[in-house]
Amino acid sequence: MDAGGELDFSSAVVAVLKSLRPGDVISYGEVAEEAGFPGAARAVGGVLKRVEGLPWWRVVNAAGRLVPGHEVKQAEMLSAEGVLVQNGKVVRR
DNA sequence: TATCTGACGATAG
DNA sequence: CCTATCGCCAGAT
Repeated sequence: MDAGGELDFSSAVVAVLKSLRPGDVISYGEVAEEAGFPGAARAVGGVLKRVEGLPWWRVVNAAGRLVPGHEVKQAEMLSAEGVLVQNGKVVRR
């Protein structure tokens, strides 16, 4: 049975996000690579934006910049999990 | 099936 | 530091 083919990508991305743990941060490119779709960073953003129930706040861009339009909330979630955020950017230590 | 879009990445100015 | 452009991919219409 063909259970909705496009689930391959979205499901893989969701699996990676679910594997993340509180206090962990990852970039879109890293998610795509871990999911098995290197270079599909943009598609990852699409899944996080459309699919709900995902820890989108743990995903930032390659520059460590927070998501535009959700910087405040994301910084709040990350800092609440122990992630250090400065000037809208994630600081890994 | 074709076309446009976008919570990206990197480079250039 | 910011904006603009090109290349990349999957999803939506």
